[in-house]
Amino acid sequence: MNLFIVESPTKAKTIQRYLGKEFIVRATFGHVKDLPQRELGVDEETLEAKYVYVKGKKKVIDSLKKLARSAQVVYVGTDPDREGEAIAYFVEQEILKVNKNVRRAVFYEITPSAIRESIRNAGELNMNMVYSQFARRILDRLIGYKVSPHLWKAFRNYKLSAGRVQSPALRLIVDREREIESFKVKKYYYVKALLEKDGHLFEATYDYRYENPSDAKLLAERIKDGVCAVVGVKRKEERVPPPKPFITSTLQSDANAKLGFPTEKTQSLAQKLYEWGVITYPRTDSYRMSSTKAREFMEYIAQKFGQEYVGRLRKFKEKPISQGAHECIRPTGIKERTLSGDYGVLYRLILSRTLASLMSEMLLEKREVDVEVSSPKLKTPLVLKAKGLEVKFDGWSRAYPADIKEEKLPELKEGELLKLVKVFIEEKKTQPPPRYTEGSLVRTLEKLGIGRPSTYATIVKTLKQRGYVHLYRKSLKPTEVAFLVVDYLMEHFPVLMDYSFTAYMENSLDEIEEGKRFWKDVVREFFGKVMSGVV
DNA sequence: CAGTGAGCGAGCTTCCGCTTGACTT
Repeated sequence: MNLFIVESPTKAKTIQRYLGKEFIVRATFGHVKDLPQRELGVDEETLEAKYVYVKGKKKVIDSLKKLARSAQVVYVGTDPDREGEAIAYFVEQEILKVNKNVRRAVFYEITPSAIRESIRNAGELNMNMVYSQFARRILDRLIGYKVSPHLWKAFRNYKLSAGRVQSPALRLIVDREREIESFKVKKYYYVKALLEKDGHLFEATYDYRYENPSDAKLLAERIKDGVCAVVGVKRKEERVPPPKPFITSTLQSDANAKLGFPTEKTQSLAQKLYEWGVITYPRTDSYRMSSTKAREFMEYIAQKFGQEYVGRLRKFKEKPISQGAHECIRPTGIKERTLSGDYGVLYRLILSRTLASLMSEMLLEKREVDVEVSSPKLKTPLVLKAKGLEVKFDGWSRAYPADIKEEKLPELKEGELLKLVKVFIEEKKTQPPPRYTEGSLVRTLEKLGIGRPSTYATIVKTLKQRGYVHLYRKSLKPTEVAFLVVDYLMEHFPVLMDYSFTAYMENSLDEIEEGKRFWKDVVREFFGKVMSGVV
């Protein structure tokens, strides 16, 4: 009998099926050891750290040890990334007390052959990767636990907190709010004509932005009795590629925008769908899709929509950090599912996005028509522009809503005369930038490399819990405290507030993984940088 | 005698990232 250990119990069940009776497959349920919560747990001089059992994990480890005692070989098959390697390290430390025959198994997809392969090639832990996790973890602890007390003192508010992720996130929200506050709304005006051809009405616009309504009125007055003729027709075809399949950030963002789900709700629904075996792993930053599954979906597309709707499986550039075993978020199969309520709603969003990602391009026809107005009141004729946008082939938008608005124009030929129904002025206002929604914040964080798929939802939650933000008309509005805290941190800890801090740090963590740097040096360098701003 | 200041000790509380059940409402 052999023991095979993974992180997730759902994965454990699947792998158990693949490996059969010779193996017992069990899960760690994530991290098993971590720094203690109530104290710093790190010696600031030596960077010696104290690791304790994560709440409830003593039991897990004990039962793994019990199974390990009577196992031939113990394989630690946690995720092939920085955090997974650290989990493997702590699990191995414990297992070694009862069984010396421990090996690290690494696999990048969950298929019978990949798992068998990982067992054949099982070897040693990658200690450099473990060290880079130590650096990441300890830096986050030092920053969080050393900076937060400054806020307690400064504001006599013991709920406040600061951190590598939450503080730049809060800055995004506060910066945006300031932009909105200082935004001056300006009105501007367009002169437009309503034209008619064979009973079809359409609009044409004079392409000049008037600051002053009386100037616009003046022009409108001059052309209102004019004669209109088509002087130019430009046609352009445009192809709109299908969207990428979902990853955590885009799922949260789209579910927020299209279904109105808060990020936390989306994550918990998706987690359940995953546990039921309905969708793939819901915490991922990879767009990868198994080619076997893609083929299965494409057959379904052909059958449901027709062959002309079938696109192709594309490869997308992955972020260097996304090295995990996980695919994109997609249904595990195309069996008809009857899922009730919000589970069904979210599932159908995921299904349709997955299908769309494998479908053909949308084909648009854009038309730009120049309409010349001549009038005795004008020195030279004036050209108005009418813009048309028509969907020639709907492609992927059959499955997933596209953000495209059609503008139909009648058939128009050069030289044709048009009836001028009326001339009018359209008043517009400059728009302040929008507040972040939960979804757009998550997408921005992802783009900046701040936070991880497993934490996006909790980042939003933390900001709310600390009293930094609240939901106002589905957007994140910062509180008075948030402004004060951001200003304080900008003044005293500017490095922490730099949006690229995480990226710089990530770079050095990579160097630890490559064996180029000693992890403690990296911790000292970055912690030093953060704290050096203190007055 | 009332108000002030120094000194001491208790108690407040925090990070990010990996995973779900075990709770309560």
